[in-house]
Amino acid sequence: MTSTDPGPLRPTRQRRAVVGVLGTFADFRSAQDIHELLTSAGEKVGLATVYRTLAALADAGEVDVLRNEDGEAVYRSCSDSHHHHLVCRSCGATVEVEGPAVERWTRAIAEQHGFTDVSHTLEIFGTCTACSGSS
Amino acid sequence: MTSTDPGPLRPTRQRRAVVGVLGTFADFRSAQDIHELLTSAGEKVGLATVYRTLAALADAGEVDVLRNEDGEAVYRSCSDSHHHHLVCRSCGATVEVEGPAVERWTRAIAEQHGFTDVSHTLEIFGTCTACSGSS
DNA sequence: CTGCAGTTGACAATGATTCTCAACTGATTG
DNA sequence: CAATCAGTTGAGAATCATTGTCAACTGCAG
Repeated sequence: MTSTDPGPLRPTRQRRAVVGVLGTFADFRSAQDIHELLTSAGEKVGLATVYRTLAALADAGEVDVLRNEDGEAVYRSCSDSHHHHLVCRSCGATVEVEGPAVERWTRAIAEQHGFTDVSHTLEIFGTCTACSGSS
Repeated sequence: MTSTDPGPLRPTRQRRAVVGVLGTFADFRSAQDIHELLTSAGEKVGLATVYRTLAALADAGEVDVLRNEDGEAVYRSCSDSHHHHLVCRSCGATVEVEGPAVERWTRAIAEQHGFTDVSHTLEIFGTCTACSGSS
């Protein structure tokens, strides 16, 4: 069940291309966006492959995935440590933040209720300085 | 923009029915599930109407909405104060939790980075006592 | 009772994500 | 280098949740 077998992951042209574009932006982009970036960069990669690759990377913990308000999955490469995001609702600018206290709190709350194998999702949304100016 | 006009909300049979079933379960259910519950309860309500009603209720803050792992929106009636959820990954049991400290922390972090109009999402997942026994 | 704005429902339309499956490719072996 | 084979890919079909369309309907005020 909890198979830790990552399986072979051949470094193909497509996979390298996806990892490549992931390094060119700092905010969250949808799989479709990433596919377009790839295409406009001259890299021919199928949409299905982009989805598969992104899923694999997310699985391997090399990219963060979260859902925007429409429920679409959006991706972004990330540092390998556990963290959360502060995202600008308007321009998408993202800041990675850490909160040891929150980590502790969630674990405590969960254990208090007898829950084990605890995990959590936490995202903060707001309007960044640059965007709060324009109406 | 920030129109506070709730608009008339006529208490129709359909709307009452939706609110009705929302009171019959304590975990999160998808719009489709709710529609089926309604149907099997003999209430004829169109799927589109269920979606519309749920959206309206969510908008009015009378129900909580969150996304399950597949990105589907799931709903549940809730208390009117701001809170978060501790959800059992296995059986779906839900506990509402509050964390003033977390609220303060997110606001502080956001302001520290110049973000305004801050909001956040926080859900805790785990395995409840009842479920952690079975393999 | 009448009229109208708010509602509804059946169904089409959208759109993201997944599935299918034959063709392809990279690493390995002889 | 050529054969081999499991892992990969891509084009397009298939899913499926959610939203849009629009004519018919329904509470409620007058």
